[in-house]
Amino acid sequence: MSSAPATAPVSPSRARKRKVRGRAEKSAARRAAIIAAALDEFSARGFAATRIDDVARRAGVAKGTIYLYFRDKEALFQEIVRTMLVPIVGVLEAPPPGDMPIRKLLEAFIDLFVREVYSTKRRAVLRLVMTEGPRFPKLAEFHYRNVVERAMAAMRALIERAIKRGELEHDALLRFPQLVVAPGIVAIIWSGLFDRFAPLDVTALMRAQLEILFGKEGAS
Amino acid sequence: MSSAPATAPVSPSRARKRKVRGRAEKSAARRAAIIAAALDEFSARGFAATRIDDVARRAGVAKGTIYLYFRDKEALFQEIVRTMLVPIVGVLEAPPPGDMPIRKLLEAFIDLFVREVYSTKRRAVLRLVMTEGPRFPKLAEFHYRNVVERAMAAMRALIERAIKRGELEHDALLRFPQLVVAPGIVAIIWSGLFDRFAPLDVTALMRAQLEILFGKEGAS
Amino acid sequence: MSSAPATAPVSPSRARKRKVRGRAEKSAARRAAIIAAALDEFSARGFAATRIDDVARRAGVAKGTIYLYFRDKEALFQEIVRTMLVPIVGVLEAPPPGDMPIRKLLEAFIDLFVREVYSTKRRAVLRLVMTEGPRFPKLAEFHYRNVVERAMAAMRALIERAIKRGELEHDALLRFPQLVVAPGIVAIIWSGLFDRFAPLDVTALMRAQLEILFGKEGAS
Amino acid sequence: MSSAPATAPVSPSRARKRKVRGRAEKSAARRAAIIAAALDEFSARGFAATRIDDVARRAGVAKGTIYLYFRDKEALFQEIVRTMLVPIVGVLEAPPPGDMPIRKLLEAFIDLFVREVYSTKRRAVLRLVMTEGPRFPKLAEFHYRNVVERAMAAMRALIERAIKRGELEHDALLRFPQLVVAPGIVAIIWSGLFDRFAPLDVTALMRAQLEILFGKEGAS
DNA sequence: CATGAATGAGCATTCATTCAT
DNA sequence: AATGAATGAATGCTCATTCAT
Repeated sequence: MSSAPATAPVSPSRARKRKVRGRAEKSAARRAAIIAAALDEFSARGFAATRIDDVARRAGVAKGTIYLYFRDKEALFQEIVRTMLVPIVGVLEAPPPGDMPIRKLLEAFIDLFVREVYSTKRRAVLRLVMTEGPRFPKLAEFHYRNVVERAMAAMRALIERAIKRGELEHDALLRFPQLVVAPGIVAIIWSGLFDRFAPLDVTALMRAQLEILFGKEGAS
Repeated sequence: MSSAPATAPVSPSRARKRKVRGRAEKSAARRAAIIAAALDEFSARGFAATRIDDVARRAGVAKGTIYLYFRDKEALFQEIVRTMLVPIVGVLEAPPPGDMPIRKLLEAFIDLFVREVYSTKRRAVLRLVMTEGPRFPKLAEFHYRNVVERAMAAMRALIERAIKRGELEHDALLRFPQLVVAPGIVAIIWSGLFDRFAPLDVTALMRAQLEILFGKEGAS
Repeated sequence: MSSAPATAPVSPSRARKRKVRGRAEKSAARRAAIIAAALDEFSARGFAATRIDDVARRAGVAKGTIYLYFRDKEALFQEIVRTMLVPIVGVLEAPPPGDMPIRKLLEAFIDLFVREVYSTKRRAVLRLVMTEGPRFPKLAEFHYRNVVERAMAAMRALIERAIKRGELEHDALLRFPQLVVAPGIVAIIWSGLFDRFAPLDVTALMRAQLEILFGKEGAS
Repeated sequence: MSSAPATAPVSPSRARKRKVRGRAEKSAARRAAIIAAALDEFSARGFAATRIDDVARRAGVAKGTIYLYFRDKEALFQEIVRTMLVPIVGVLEAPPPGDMPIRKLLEAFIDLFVREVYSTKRRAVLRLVMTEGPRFPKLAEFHYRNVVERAMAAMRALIERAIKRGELEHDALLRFPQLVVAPGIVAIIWSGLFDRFAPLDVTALMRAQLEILFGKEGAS
C-alpha cells in the first residue's frame, strides 16, 4: 500500500524533487503528502477513528497546515475518494479494439483492475468507499455516478457486442455486469481480513471466474 | 432489518415475553435487547462512531446497565459478531442428501444465504465483519476459523463430489469456492451504497452466477 | 462581587447545606455553583476570553459536568443574564404607595438599585449585558423586552403621576426616563475602570442627580 | 461610523491621496488603514473575538504586514484607543470665553461631544474603553490620566466659575461633573444594544439633562 | 518592506467508563 | 441489579505569530 509507483502509471510525469521548487510546486507536493498520509490513516483506522493529528504527523506537517488545504476532516476524506478512482474509469471507457474476442477483452480488464487498482493505493480507496460509503451519502452518490454507473455501461457495451457476435450464449453477464468485478471486490475485502491466514491471488481468482464463463483456456 | 423474527429460524426457542419472568429470563431478555440495539447502531454508524449512550437509549436501559452485561464497547461489538454468524455454518455443514445434483445443492445454498443471512440482521453483521474486521484482528481470526474456513470446507466437499460425479468439468470452483458467495458479498455491499439509485436483486444475481456455471436451467 | 448574600434578598429561602440532600437539591446546587462561577469568569474576562475549563475549576466540577447542565458556552452565558435581572423588574412594577411624593419614590428607586443591583452580582450581569449585548442580538432583545422596556414603563407611570400632581414642572424626565438610571449606569462602568484611581459613590452620584431635579433636600 | 471624514475635523491635515507618495507617506497611510480596519473589527466583535486575519483583509494588507506596524494584537488595540480620544480633550481644555453663561457653555460641550465623539468613530473607541478597559488596566489608567481626569478638571473649572457667578445654586455638578456626560455615555451604550427597537436621540437626551438643570430654555 | 504559508498552543465539546445511590 | 450523574482524556478546529521568499 506504500509502494513507490503507487498510482503513478495512469497519471505519470510527477515533478522531480529538486531543491529549487516554485511555490505552486511545493504547495502541490504538500497537498499530495497530506492526501497520501490521510489515505494511509483512513485505511488503517476508518474515518471516525482517524486523528487529524496523526495524518499531520505522517505527512510531516503541522496540524494547522492540513486546514490550509482542506476545509475539514470530511473534505479531506472525500477529496481522496473523489480524486483517485475516476481516472481509471476513463481508461475503461476507451473503445476497445473491435476485433478482439470477448475473453481477451475481459482478460485485459482483469489486468487493468489488478495493475491499476488492486496493486495500487486505489485498492484502499475502493475499500474506503465500500466501508464508509453508507455514512457519506454524497460520496456514495458521487461514486455511483462517476465510477460504478460508467464502468457498468462500458462493461455492458462490451458484453452486448460479444453476445451479438455469438461469443457468449447467455445474457447473465449482460443483466449483471457486476459479476465480472465481483471476484475483485471479494479479493479486496479478503485481503484486509484474512491474508494472514490464507493469502488470496486476485488474478487467479478473477481468471477462475473467466474459466467458468468460457471454459479452460479454449476458444469462446 | 428490524423485522421481529429476524434471526429466529435458526435459533428458535426464545423465551416468550410473559409478565411473569424469572431473574435469568429477564436478564437474558435484557442482554438480547442490548445486543439488538447495538447491532442497529453499529450497522448505522460503524464501531467508532457509535455511542454507548444511543445503544442504551435504543435498548431501553440505562447507560450503566450495558456495563453490567459487557466489559466494554468492544466486547459488546465482538459478542454480536461472534454470536450471530456461527449458527448458520452448522446448517451448511450438515451432510447434504447424497443424490441431489450439484446445481440443486448450490441453489439450496443460495436460498439459505438469502433467507438466513441477506434477509436477516445477519446481513448487517456480515457487513460489520467486512468493514470493521481490519481493526479487530481477533475478530477477523475468529470469523476466519469459525465461519469462513468451515464454510469453505463444506463448500469444497460438495464441489469435490460434483466433480467426481462428472457434474462439473473444471476445477475453478474447487480452487476458489469463494466464487459461489462472491455475488452475495457484492450484493451486501451494493445494498448499503447504491440501493437508492439501483436496487439489486440478490437472488437473481446469485442465480445468474449459477447460470454461468451450468448454463440456463438445463443440466451441466 | 463574591459577598455571601449577593442576590439573596429578592429570592431568599435557599436550602441549607446539610449532609442529607436529595438528588434534585444537589443538582440545583451544582447548577447554581456553575452559574456563580461562570458569572465571575465572564465578568472578569468577557465572553470570548472565558475558558469553560476555568469555570469548571472555579465551580468545583469537571469540565464535562457543565455540559450536563448547559448546552454550550453561549447557553450558559445567556442563562445567567436572563435569570438574574428579570426578578427586580417585578419589584419595580409593583404599584407604589399613591401618596408618596415623587422625590421619595425616586429615592426609593435609587435605594433599590443600589441595594439589589449595584451591591450585588447583578451589577456584573448588567455590565455583561452592556458589554456583550452587541454580539448577542437575541440577548439584547430579551433584555430590552423584559427589563428595559418594562422598567421604563414603570418609571414613566411614576413620573406622569408626579407631573399631573404638579410635583414636576418639565417633561424632560417623561421623555427620557433613562436619565434617572444614567448615573447608575455610569457608576457601574466607572467602578470597573477607575475605582483604583478614584472610587465613586453610587448612592451619592444618583442622589446628586435628584438634587439637580428637585433642589437640595427641600420639596420640588 | 464609516463616514469618510470621520475623526477628521480635529486633526485635519491628512496627506492627499495622490499617485506620487513618498515612503513615509505610504507607510503612514498603511498604518492608518490598519488602524481603521482594526477599529471596525474590534468594535464589532470585541478584542478577544477579533481575528487579525479579518483586520488584514479589511485593511487590504497581508496578515504579516500588521506585525510590521504593531508588536501584537494588544498593541494594535491600545494604539487605537490612545490615539483617537486624547485630541478632543485638548479642545475641551481650551479656556472658554469668559463671559458666556454656563448653560451656553454646556450646550457647546454637548455639541462638541455629539459632533466629535458620538457622530464619529470615536464613539466606538469610547465604547471599547468601557467594555474592554477592565481587561487592560494599563489602558484604563492611560485613559483615566489622559482623558477622564483632564476632562473632569476642565468641566469642574467651568462649573466652579458658574457657581461663583451665581449661575448655579447647588454644588451637585461640582462634586459629580460626570453627570454632564452621563446621558452621552448611556446613549452610546443604548445605541449598540437597543437602537433596533427604539432609537435614542443623543442630543435630545443630553439637552434634556440641561433642561433639568436650568429649566426649559429660559435663563439660568 | 510585504507577503501569506506554516506553525502549534489553546480551547470547546464529546463520550467511554465509573460509582454513589 | 439498575441507574444516570459525574468524570476527564481525547480530538477537531482556530488563530496569533513567525519567517522564508
